[in-house]
Amino acid sequence: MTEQPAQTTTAGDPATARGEQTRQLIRDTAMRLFRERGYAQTTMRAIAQEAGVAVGNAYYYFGSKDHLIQEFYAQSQVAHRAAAQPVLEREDAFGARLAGVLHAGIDVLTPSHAFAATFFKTAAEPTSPLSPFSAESSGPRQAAIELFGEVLTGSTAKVDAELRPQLPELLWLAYMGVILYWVHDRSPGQTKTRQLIDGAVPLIDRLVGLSRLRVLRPVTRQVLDLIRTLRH
Amino acid sequence: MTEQPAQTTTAGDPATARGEQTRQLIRDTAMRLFRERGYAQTTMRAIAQEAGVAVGNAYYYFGSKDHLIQEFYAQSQVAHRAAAQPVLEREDAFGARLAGVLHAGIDVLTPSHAFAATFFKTAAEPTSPLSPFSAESSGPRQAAIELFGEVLTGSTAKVDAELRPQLPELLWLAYMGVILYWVHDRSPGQTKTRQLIDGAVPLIDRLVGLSRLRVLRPVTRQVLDLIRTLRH
DNA sequence: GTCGGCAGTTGAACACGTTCAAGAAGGGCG
DNA sequence: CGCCCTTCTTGAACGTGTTCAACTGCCGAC
Repeated sequence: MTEQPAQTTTAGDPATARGEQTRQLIRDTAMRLFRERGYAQTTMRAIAQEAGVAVGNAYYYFGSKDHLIQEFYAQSQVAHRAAAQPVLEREDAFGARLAGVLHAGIDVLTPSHAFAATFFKTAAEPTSPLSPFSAESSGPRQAAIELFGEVLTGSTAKVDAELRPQLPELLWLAYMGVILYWVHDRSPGQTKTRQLIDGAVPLIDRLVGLSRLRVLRPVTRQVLDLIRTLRH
Repeated sequence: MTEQPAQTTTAGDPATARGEQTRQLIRDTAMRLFRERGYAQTTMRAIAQEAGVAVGNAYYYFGSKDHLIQEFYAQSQVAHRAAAQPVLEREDAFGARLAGVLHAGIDVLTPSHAFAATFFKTAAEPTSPLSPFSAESSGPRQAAIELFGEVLTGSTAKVDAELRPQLPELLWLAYMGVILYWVHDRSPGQTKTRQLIDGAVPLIDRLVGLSRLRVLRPVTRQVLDLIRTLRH
């Protein structure tokens, strides 16, 4: 028991031994309070008190309040993967797979919309380890990109050979765009985000299909070159 | 004495109440300190002290530290407009005008890259009045969209009639995307952002041109319908 | 059995953004 | 001049995230 194979954070948390239990207690308490009261309204003192530990103890396990958000990310990513599984098993058309996985992501996040939105404030800061582009989130990010890789590999779609290796990351980027929209989406139940997915997926689907056309080959290459240049 | 009745504009000062002077002093001090030390490292106490006023006085003029960012935002927008002027007078090709205006925007922001990046964290929060999509920033936003309207109206480009009214806002959205990239751009002098502009503008240019083609008309309409649906 | 080391734990203390009740500074009016 | 009202200014006080020196309890070494 208490085997922790994960390489969760590099920030000097060996966390092999006794305190693992405390760590989980604090994390779960924080998640609960975030959901109940929202992020800003949940104080570190409240988390500590509800968990029955001292404030400083929370900081022993989590470098900052923001790091607790990262925990939420990781959990969401795992839940997203699980929610996408049935879709990946059922569908084989590229469009249906992509739409299904995108919807699954929003499904997972929806219960947390009210407070998750404020997270993205921190996530948008480039210097923050919470940025989806940061080295610290490279674990969850790679897992997410891999998920979109499965969208592609399991599908019947024929994709331009040059585009194919780039596509999973591009789809993940599109997913980030969907989330950005979702965060700002004030429509009841975030129905507009659903419309965005349903509207954008056919376009992406068509675009991916067109990428193989001889006439569009130069454009495809031009776009891919640009993207390769811009990647960090 | 010799005060004009009031409210006439811009002769010497905005002529409103006595504290206008203090307001500007605080604002300018804050901008200077932001540039010198960065946003997080500049405390409200430091701003007040350097400006020679009490802390509470700063809060009389600016509702929060974040509101000082909005001041920066407004100043940048005005500077962007001014920097774009020569381009708008010189160029008449759509691509050249768009590239020029985008570069002008980055030109204006470049000296503040180090600290401007961190304030986008606040801007990304949907609930924040600083969000570029918020009602509170609708003034600067409208001005910015208007700027991209001028990019279009002054150009020789022929644009699909249905696309034309939407295009300024779409170009502004693209500009927001450029800024998002710029914020995360760690390349020296943010040269990659320049490459992004130079690479993306021809694509946008071509896309806008293609929008009039009969074959692509359905796609154009489909995209525009989606956008209209998604607008808040 | 005792002792040393170290993961784990504590809570007071610090710096920060923000608030607020109180006061000062003007200016119009009798 | 004296009065009043609005505008402006003050700084102590509050609640927050975060730090840190001190403490506790456990476990292996001798």
